[in-house]
Amino acid sequence: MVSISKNSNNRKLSNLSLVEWEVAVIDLFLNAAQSVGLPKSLGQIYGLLFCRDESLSMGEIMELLQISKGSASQGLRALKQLGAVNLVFERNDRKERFLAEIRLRKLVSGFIREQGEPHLDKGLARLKNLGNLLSSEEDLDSAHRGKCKEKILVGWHRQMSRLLPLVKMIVGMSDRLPAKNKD
Amino acid sequence: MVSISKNSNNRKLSNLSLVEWEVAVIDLFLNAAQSVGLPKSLGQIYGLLFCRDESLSMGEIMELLQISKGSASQGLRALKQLGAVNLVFERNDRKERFLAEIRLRKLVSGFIREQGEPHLDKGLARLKNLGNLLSSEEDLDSAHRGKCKEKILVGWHRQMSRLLPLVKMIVGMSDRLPAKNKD
DNA sequence: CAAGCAGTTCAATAAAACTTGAACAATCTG
DNA sequence: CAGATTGTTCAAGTTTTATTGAACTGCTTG
Repeated sequence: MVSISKNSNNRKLSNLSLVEWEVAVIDLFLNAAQSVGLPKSLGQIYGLLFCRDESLSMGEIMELLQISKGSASQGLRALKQLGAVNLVFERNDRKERFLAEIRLRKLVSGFIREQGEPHLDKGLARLKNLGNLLSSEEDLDSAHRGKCKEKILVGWHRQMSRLLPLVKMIVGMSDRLPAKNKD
Repeated sequence: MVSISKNSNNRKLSNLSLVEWEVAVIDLFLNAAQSVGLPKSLGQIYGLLFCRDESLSMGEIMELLQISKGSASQGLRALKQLGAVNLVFERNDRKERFLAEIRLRKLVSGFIREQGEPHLDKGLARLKNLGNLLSSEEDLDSAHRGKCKEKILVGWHRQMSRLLPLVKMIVGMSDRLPAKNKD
C-alpha cells in the first residue's frame, strides 16, 4: 500500500517537518497577510514556500502546515493570481510543484493589480453613479453642495490612480539596485 | 420632556435626514473603508461628515445613520485617532461636534501612522526574534538557509519603511498644487 | 475501463470581526 | 444633591469571512 521504494520523492527528511525558525517565518507571513487583508492560510503557504529552496507539492504543503485540501487548493490559486508563486513541472510527475516568488517588485505589482486596481475601478463606477444622482437633484443648495463634494472625490480618485504606478516604480527600483540580485 | 422651544439646535430640517446623493456617498465611504481594512461604521460616519458642511454631534450621527451609541462612540474615537475628523466646540453646549477633515494629505498620513507604522514595528520585532532563533540553530545547512531568508526579509522591511514617508510626500505634494486650496 | 491520483468545488461549520445596548462615569443644572 | 445630559465600556449577540472535508471532474495507467 504505502510505496517507499518505488517512490522517487525521497527528498531530504527535513523537508517533511518544520524547524523552529521556519515556524517563526511562517507565522511572520501569516501576520503580514492579515495586516494587508489577505487570508491567513495564504500567508502561511507563502511563508512556507519562502523558507524552502526546493519546490513543494500541494500534498507536502498540506502535510507541513496541517491544513485541509480545500484551504491549500484555494490558497495556492490565490497565490498564483497574485504572481506570488511560480509553478514547476517535473517530468514523469503529474503533480504541480510550487516555488515562492521572492522579487518584491513582482509581489507588490501583483498585489496592486489584484487588490488595489479593482477597488479603484469600483470607486470610479460609484463616482459615475453619484454624478447621475446629482444631475437629478432638485434642491439647488443640496445639488451645489453635492457637486463640490463630487469634485473632491474625483480629485482623490485621480491622485490614488497615479499613486499606484508610482509605488510599483519605487519598489521596482530599489529591488534591482542595492546589491545585484539574480533575476 | 421633549424640549423644542428651549433647544437652540434648530438647524435646517434637511440636516435631520439624508438625501439620495448623501446615501450614495456614505455607501461609497463604507465600501472604501472596508477595502482598506477599517470597520464599516467608521466609513459611514466619515462619509456622512464628508457630505455635510455643518458640524454634527454624536446624537445626530446616530440618528442619521441609524447606528448604536456604541458604534458611534467607537467609530468617532477611531476617526479622531486617524485625524480624519476635527472637533468643534460651541459655547453653551456641552456636546462635542464633528467636522470631516478633507485634506487627503492629512487622511493619508493619519492612516499610515495608525495602520502602516504599527505593522512595520511589529514586523521588526518579529525579525529580531527570528535572528535569535537562527543564532541557536544547530543544523548548519538549515542555519545558512535561514540566514539567507532573513537577509531578504530585512531588505524588504527596509524598503517598506522607506516607502511610507515617500507616499506621504507624494500625496502631500499634489494635495497642494492642482488648484490653490485653502490651508 | 476500473482504479488510483491530483486537484477543484461548495455546503456546512468554525473562527474572527463588528455591532448593540445596558450599565457606568463624568458633568452640568435647577 | 436629584435628575438630566453626554459620552465610554464591554459582554453578549449578530454578521461576515475563512476553513474544512466529502463529493466531484479529469487524467493516467495497468
